[in-house]
Amino acid sequence: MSKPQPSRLSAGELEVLDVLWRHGPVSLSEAHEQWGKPIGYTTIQTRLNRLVDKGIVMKSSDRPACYSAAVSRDQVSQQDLKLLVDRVNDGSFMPLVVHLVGGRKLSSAEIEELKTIVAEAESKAKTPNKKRGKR
Amino acid sequence: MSKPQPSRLSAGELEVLDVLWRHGPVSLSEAHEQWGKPIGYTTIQTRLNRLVDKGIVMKSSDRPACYSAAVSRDQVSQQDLKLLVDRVNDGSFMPLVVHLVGGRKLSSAEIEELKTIVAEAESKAKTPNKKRGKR
DNA sequence: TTATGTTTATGACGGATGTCGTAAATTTGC
DNA sequence: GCAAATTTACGACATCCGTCATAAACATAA
Repeated sequence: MSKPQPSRLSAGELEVLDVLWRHGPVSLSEAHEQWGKPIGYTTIQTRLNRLVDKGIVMKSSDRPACYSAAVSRDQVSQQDLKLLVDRVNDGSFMPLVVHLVGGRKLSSAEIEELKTIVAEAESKAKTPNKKRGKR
Repeated sequence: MSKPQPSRLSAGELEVLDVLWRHGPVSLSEAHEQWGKPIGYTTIQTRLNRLVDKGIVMKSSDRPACYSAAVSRDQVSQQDLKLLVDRVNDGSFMPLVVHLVGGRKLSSAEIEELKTIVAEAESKAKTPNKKRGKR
């Protein structure tokens, strides 16, 4: 078996997930109500079903079936970020940090968090790798 | 006119751009040589042409035509990152910084850069936006 | 100028995704 | 029990992307 070229979710698929992430498990009709923009009822049905086939979304077996996300925002986020670093930035991540932090006004709480993160990274750098299994 | 739903480049399109980013402007045959993995000659031709139609790649008019990227790694990177923050992380970016910096061993140089970034963000936060002319 | 090698143009096909219309299956309200 | 409303299942079609085969154009060497 070869690696199935890990893929990202499309913008449309993300729209569906976003509804599920915001409004817990929902039925098709509820999803349609929560949609916001005008869109065909069966369009959402199709999108949802296809996501279910992919295992990205769960579908309950009861009668108005309920759909729920099978992956979290964080999971998708991490996966996408990794792909971004690897495929676009050729492995380097600092430019991304710069874009994320620079050009944005941070709250003092965020600044504090940032400092903590850096401090942690620093201590990890000072205390070299302990037992690292095969990688 | 509505907003054409800004889209991300596919993995395949990124592969093409990567060759162009690495090996300056190249002819189709050169691109094929630089490819690495086995792939049909005309497959690259098609990909390249489609990217040209989209304005993502430039094609010279001389006879062995030369192709070059019309967008930089940074541009694509920034755009993708923005989409990631907006569509997946619902606007919040700290989780991304955490993923980027945490779970990775940084060099002292990177730590230094990080500190600089944070310091800058901090000063920007302390000295609120004074009215400043356009730069 | 002709045979040969290179570069381009076209046309095809399959799978994934977005968009729906219809119709069948089920549930509800009388 | 039945008609109306709701929920599902299907099937269709368009566009985009990946993959290439063929063939037409063009350049080059003999």
